[in-house]
Amino acid sequence: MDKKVRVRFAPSPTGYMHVGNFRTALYTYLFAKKTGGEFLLRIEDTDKNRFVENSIENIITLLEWSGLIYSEGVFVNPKSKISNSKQNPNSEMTNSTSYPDLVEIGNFGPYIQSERLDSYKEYAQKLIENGTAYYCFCTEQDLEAMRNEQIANKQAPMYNRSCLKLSTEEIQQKIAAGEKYVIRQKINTEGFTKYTDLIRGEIEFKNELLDDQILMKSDGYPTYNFANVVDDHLMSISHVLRGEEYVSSTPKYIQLYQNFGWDVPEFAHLPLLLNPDKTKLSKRQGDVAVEDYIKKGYLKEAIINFVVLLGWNIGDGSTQEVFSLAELEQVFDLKRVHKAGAVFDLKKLDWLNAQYIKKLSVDELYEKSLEFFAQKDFYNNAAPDVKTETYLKKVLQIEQERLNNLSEVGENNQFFFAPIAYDKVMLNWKDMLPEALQESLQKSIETLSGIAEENWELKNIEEKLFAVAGDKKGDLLWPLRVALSGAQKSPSPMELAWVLGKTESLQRLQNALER
RNA sequence: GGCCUCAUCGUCUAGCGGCUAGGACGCCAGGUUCUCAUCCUGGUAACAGGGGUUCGAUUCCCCUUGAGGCUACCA
Repeated sequence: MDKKVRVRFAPSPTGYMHVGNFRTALYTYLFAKKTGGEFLLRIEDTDKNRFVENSIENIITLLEWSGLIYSEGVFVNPKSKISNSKQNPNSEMTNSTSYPDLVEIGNFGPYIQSERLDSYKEYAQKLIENGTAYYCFCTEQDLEAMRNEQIANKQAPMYNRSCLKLSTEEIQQKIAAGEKYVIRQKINTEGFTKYTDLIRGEIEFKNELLDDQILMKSDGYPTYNFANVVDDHLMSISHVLRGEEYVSSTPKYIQLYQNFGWDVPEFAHLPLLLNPDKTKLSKRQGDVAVEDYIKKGYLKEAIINFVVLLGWNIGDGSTQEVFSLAELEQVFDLKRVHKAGAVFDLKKLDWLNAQYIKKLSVDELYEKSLEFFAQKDFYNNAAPDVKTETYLKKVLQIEQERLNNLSEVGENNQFFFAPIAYDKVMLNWKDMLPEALQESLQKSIETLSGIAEENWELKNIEEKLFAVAGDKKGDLLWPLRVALSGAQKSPSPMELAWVLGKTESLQRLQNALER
């Protein structure tokens, strides 16, 4: 009964990937997966002023990184230097005419709006011909004056349709004279426009309150409002998933579909992401770009898991909260998406990230951590023998359960990478008498010396040390731990000794003893 | 201002007329072979307010309040 599900993610190339945008992409992708539909990427670059260099490539790279695979639309050209992708090479590719590093795949292209300008002109013309759109020659100054007057008179600011009165001759004259113009939608002001939102239910608007919005700008580019409708129809989009901010312009889009005689797609308006103070999530109150969180060392699994929970839950009495992308593809349901906005609260992201870090193998953790080590001074200044793969993996093994994000690697355990100073810390060694302290350190040295290099394993070290420690473990372990770390807080002395190795451990103990 | 939308612990949420209002994060306390972390156990904390409907409302309806969105030649 229903036609095939085809959904799209349609970002504008204005810079970074906003987390709210990313969530829209995620939900759209999951919806497609769950329903066996198609997911495609379209680029909405109709605002030349807001265009940011390389943002299309960033969007594509980010989608690929996150695993939100689309089968159709815009891709990075595999031949280009910046390509790091392995996209399906089957269907025929078309080089993008305006972006040398991009390529388009699919039967509904082009998928970049700036390459579809002729099409918008053609369809705008059709509306003019059937009387549901008209030329408008008002200047921005005209419009502003009009708006100010309306506001002063406590009227709702709306276009006053003065250009609707123009005769065909007048219009032709003006165009011939080279006057700038836009094309406006002629709203049907009778009655109501109603639609059923998949998330919000029935929503109704009084048509007389709708403005004659601009369809084609004077620079020949379409507005979002127009390009979106034309493309969604031409690309056979079945469901439109987008942010809540579009709820109130949807009736205008519906009239557009009707004016063309096209089927109206289903709409689902997603709740907004909020700042802690409940205003719309903004840059001013923290990081909003997915890239920022990647840089901070959050894993994609955690980001996806966190973001999907902001406005959706599995329901069915289940309390499951940790989901892989693959799982989500099975269980996601638009019906379980919330209506209310959700505060973007990082505490839970930290927790989720820690969960996913714990699941990593040491090898994986090592691979992912290298770039973060490379950003640390304490690491870059360290001796070569503490930068080896073997050594770093030991460090990471100990740190794994203490990490909230990867950018913290080594941060709290810098004593693994540099010699330590004892002065202050020594004084803080509990209330032990100097003699007892000496004795403890001696005992540690003896014990550790007794372990052969080839038996320098964590289990062994623990066994030996515990055996010697007896009842009052603290008396032995506390001084040992501080001697090895120079810190009040650290991993256990056994772990420290294991990572540092026999030679270095004994050296540090010796130093502590002699100071 | 007008129109639209939304409203359960601090946060994310379960609930779809009858529950001691459940879970997760955070926070607090205790435990787990020294500190930290992990892990385990326990605890703290919510139905915005007022009217209805009903034998009975967190749940349905209305109003108020609050929050958000739109009201651009931005999306």
